[in-house]
Amino acid sequence: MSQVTSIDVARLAGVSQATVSRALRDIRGTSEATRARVRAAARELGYVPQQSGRSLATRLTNRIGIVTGELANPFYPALVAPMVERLHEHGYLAVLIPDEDLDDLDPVQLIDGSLDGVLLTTIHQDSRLPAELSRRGVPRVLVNRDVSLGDEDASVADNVAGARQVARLLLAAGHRRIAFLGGPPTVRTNVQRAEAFRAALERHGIGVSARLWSYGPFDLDHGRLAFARFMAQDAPPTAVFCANDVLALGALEAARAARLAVPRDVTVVGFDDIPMAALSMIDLTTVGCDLDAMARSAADLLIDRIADPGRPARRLVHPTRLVLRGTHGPPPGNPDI
Amino acid sequence: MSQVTSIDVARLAGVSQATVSRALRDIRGTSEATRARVRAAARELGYVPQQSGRSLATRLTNRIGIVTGELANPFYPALVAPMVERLHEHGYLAVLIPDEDLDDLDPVQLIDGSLDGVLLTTIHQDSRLPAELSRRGVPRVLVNRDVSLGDEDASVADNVAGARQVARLLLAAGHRRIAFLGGPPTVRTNVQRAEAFRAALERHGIGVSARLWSYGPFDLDHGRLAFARFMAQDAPPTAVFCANDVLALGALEAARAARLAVPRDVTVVGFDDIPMAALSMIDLTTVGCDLDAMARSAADLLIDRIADPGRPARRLVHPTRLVLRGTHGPPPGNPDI
DNA sequence: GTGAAAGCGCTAACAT
DNA sequence: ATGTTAGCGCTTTCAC
Repeated sequence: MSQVTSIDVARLAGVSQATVSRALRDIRGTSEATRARVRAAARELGYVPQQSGRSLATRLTNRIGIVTGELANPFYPALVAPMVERLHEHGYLAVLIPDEDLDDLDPVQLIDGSLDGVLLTTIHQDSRLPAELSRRGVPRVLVNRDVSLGDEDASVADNVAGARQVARLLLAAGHRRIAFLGGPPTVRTNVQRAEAFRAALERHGIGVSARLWSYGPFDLDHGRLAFARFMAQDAPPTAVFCANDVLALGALEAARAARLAVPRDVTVVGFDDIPMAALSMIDLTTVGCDLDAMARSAADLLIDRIADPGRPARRLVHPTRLVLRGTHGPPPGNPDI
Repeated sequence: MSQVTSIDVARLAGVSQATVSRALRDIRGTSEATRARVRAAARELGYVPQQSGRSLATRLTNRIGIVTGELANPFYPALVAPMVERLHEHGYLAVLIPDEDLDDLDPVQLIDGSLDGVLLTTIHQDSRLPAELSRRGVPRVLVNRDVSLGDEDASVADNVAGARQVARLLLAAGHRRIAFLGGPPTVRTNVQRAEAFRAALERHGIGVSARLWSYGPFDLDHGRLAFARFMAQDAPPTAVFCANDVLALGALEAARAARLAVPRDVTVVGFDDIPMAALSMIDLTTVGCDLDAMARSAADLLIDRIADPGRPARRLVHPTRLVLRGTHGPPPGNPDI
């Protein structure tokens, strides 16, 4: 229980406590001889410097917060895993801050000095969190989700380009009745994908009916429900573009439940290319945006920001590409392409 | 930058620093009047107590470490998500300690006093970590993976019962050439499943050929490779029991690649019932062991242990049940049942 | 190169 | 009910 402290080590090594602190950090101003003696004493006592003492003195914690949605939603592990790994490579430990994604997160845990910085993956368009963190001087990076005001470090996908690619794909395949199965209307990532998609369709003279347009949570259930609602209409869509892969998974579930064959009866396209999408049992056609790179570069951005709090904000927009797999095809009864 | 401290609040409220500390924690021995004054001052200054100061004084951090494997492996999010949630409900934040799963983890981060306790999900049979943590007085709970020595808190599945249930299922369906696609031989969870399965088969006079028995990492690739190896043999198995669902996923992948229909050509059964297994596109027959309950009760066990370091160790063994989905059936050319 | 001493921001024991 | 004081274990001036 009674932890070994640097004082105990000092006593055993016959030096002062300050010297122990210096020697163990290989700091200039300690002779090799004492360093060896101190190290030996530390090893003998099984001494490990206590983080709380160190943090209080240095104001550094080597901890970085990741504000994340439910890890049960497979999108988040896909994003969080590479971040954790990258942070670890840089000597940081990740602290998970669960966010229910509804109203604004209580920022106390982010500003109590227990974190050197924060990665934000659940920001809504109207969130006051970035401003609050800014006031407090907490280094932060927005990941995947963006905000409209542009002076925040961010690592996001090129949502507009991705949505356009999907529009082109579907139109080229001959689809005309196309649905959009979207995420929350307050999430900028979703809005960007939605608006770019709508604009691309309208540019080709395809009107979008409100009945083929759904906003809701980024989860399986909304995917299932909205898809079922689409397909139950008099003129069901021949293709459904889902604002992310989790929604698409829900759509595929619902299709199977309704005995609809994909892509023969209906085309389903996702966005993100989460690892699951590549499983041959799922084989989802989607927009790839290299989540790994997005996550890693977000971590790098934050580490950079911590080192240089004054530098101008940087926003990394990662390119997207169509990942053509097995859930897209021509509309039923229109077997061209 | 220059953080607001309790001294600033004290000055503004016209009380001593200690009173601020007390008032803000609603501790007995502060009048409602001063409490109000202090709260007002704190709010005005935007004061948030600093965790490092608090930790140093109380030796409490409200942080719990979760030693976890790659979150890219879908088993871990299934385990980690409910833990994080449960910990959060109890006022703890989760710190992720990535473990490469190879040799023993460097314990420094677990014993530097920055964690009130640790949840261990990657323990190997011969790991010295539990003993080390024990010496240091670090509260800990083993999750999913067990060790042979029995004086550790643990929350695990009933691996023996689960493996037996699978053996019964396969034998009853008429399978005789059965393969076991296992995890690492140093992981007790895997060994228990393997040994119980082997024993159950032998009890029914089914010998197990070494060529139908594979140990390897708990990942998709091993699932794919081992399954392909099994099926390439002269007398391929008619059923493959995978020691966990991720391996089974790999097996299903390999089956599809080899144009083998499941379960018509070969039966595949998993273990764990991770959420993905329930997707209708995957529809994996598996052994369910309520990962949520396992994870949550592990968190509870740890919180309990922290409150009462002296109590005897408790091991929770969670019951298993067969989850019959779509990947099992009779052996090919033997259409009974 | 090393020691003495101060201080990081909080809690807690002890007065009053 | 509140103020005073002494730490918690480290890092970091500042002397020598």
